[in-house]
Amino acid sequence: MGITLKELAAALDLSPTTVSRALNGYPEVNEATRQRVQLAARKAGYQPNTRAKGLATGRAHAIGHVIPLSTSHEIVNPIFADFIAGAGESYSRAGYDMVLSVVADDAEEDAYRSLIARGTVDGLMVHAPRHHDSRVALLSELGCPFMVHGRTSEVTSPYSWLDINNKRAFQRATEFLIELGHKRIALINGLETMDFAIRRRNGYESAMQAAGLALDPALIRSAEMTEPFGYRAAQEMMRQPVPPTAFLTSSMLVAYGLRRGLVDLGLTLGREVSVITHDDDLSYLPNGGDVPLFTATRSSVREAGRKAANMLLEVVTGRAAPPLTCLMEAALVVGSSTGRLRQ
Amino acid sequence: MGITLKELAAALDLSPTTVSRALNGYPEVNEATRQRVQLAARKAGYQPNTRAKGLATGRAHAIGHVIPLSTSHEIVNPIFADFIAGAGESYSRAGYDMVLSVVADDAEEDAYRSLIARGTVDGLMVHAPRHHDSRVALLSELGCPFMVHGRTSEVTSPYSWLDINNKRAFQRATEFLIELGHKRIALINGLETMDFAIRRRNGYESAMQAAGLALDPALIRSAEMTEPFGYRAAQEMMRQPVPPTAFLTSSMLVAYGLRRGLVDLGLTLGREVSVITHDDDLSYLPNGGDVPLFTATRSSVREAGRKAANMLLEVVTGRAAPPLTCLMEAALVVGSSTGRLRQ
DNA sequence: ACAATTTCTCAAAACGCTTTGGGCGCTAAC
DNA sequence: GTTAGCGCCCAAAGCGTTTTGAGAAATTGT
Repeated sequence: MGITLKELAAALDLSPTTVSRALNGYPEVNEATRQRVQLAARKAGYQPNTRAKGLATGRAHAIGHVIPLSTSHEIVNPIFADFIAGAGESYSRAGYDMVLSVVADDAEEDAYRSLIARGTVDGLMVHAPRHHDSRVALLSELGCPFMVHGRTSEVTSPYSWLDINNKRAFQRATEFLIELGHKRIALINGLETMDFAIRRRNGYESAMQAAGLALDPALIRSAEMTEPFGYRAAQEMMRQPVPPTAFLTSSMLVAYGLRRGLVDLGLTLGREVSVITHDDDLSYLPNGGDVPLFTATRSSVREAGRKAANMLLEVVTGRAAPPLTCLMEAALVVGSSTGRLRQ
Repeated sequence: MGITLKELAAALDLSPTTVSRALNGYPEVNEATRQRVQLAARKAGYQPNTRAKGLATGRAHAIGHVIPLSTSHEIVNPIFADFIAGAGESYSRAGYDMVLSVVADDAEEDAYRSLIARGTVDGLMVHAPRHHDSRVALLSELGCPFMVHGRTSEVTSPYSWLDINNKRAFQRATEFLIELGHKRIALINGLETMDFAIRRRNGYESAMQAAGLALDPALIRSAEMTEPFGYRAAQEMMRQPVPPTAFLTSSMLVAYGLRRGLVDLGLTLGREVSVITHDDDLSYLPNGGDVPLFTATRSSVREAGRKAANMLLEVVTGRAAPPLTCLMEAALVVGSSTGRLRQ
């Protein structure tokens, strides 16, 4: 708690009004006084009290992020750290605070209600939307500006979102494998309660069907995206009577596991078996160095965070009217984990 | 923004004073009226405005976390997500908000100053302390309650912290390897600007020296903890004239990379070469299933988050006087990545 | 039955800021 | 030389709470 506006004003022998105006760039104050005020403020380390300012202006200058923690499988989405980092950059630049609420998903709606009712935030970011997600309807009804990182289905009302083109990315990746001669392509997906996973599966299925290839349920698997899951998937699938010759997966971590499972079986990636992964470009999960290890559909989640936050700020400050949407395309980067099918 | 206290009072035909007291559990209000007020408040979905409450009480009911983003190598610490999740649990339980500030590390001090001066938070959590870290001195001087996740050296004044016994963990792990007959043990450490990395190195070195083993600089390496780093370390070290027979590393991700590097060279973990890793028990980086894959020094960072937050709340609410400290021991769990040295 | 308590309730001030609605002293205009 | 206009500044109200200091009503004591 530093110095107060009143104190600063007293020290300058000015009224609080004038000091406030001088600092907030209002025109009706003499340029000389403004300089004097600004200098004094800087020297005294004066920063306006957030709460008082918020009370007076009716705005919190803060954005809320609610991080759902699945009650059944308590996994924190690894995406989250980089997205937050990106969003945080945008908020600081704009002078906004970020308030985080980590809650079990059965208490999630209350968390949103509370954040809004208490006036703690001016806007909300919705993370990890499920395929059927009631949060969008709830927030629309509550009338608080919000932005979804991803999308959700079966929502009638328009809403703001930023998503990557998951379907297209996985469609292209599948086509790429098909062009290399692969016919039995496995999909090791994330949890299919999540919207992004459904879209990825759709992309995979369209490409397969367009190429006249059968969809074998034995080649599709979905679970929480971890390394051991990838390992098990590889091991089990390769022991099938007619094993896949290529894998498509949703995360670097799963790809690590796949690679280990395949290598354990004496297979070489890019030769006997191909792997394409989605790469969120997480700072702590680099896909090799300059030249990518895995062939991947890549899209920076950090950048997504930056963009989504900026869009939300546009809405919150009234510079743009919702709904704002942004569909980012993922790049298909070719690494050494894919190769032409060999008999 | 929901209903206001004044409105609620008017609807009940009571004064704001009485309503406030009824809701906050003050004794000087009739039990019958209290019931009436509470019911009405619940029905109207009344929640006190955070800012107004804060202004009146002089407390923000919020804790700040400043996440440093190294300007040189922009890696978000993967630890961070689970720690935040744990801390978040504690805060919600106590009715506190968490405000996050993601800043480049050259703007970090300003972030702390600002959070405090603007009265946005009642307390601060310090992440990822460096070996020499000016933040502790700064915060002590600013007089805001704070808690460090980890420790820092060469600080004269006492401060509150929660840390795991990094030195002891790595000492025990090294001893364990020595008992298995290993003499050439490599340390693949995190960045040694970080305090935890120094302590781990100390633990390793004490155990080596106590056993009369030479410290070979060629067997020690430190960098950002990623999978590719582990891979390179394994490959390069095993190509040395006298390669190590065991590895000790600071992170699951590095361990993944080590394993790949070693397996690529035709070595089997737990047979030709041993690996012990530190396992932060991150939800998305499980060390196998029920039976651990890697032998590891394990300590849940999620749990650390919960504890650290609770301790900070004790200080902030005045229930305890700083400094509060907590040293958690890591468990040494035995997996299949270690084995007796064979000639 | 009257004073002394105790119970319950309220009006008003305070928290630190922004914003509204003047007001004072100049200069420009007629 | 009055009026109008402008530039600069201020007092006071208001934001939604909590908290202080009192007061009315009900209860107790004698």
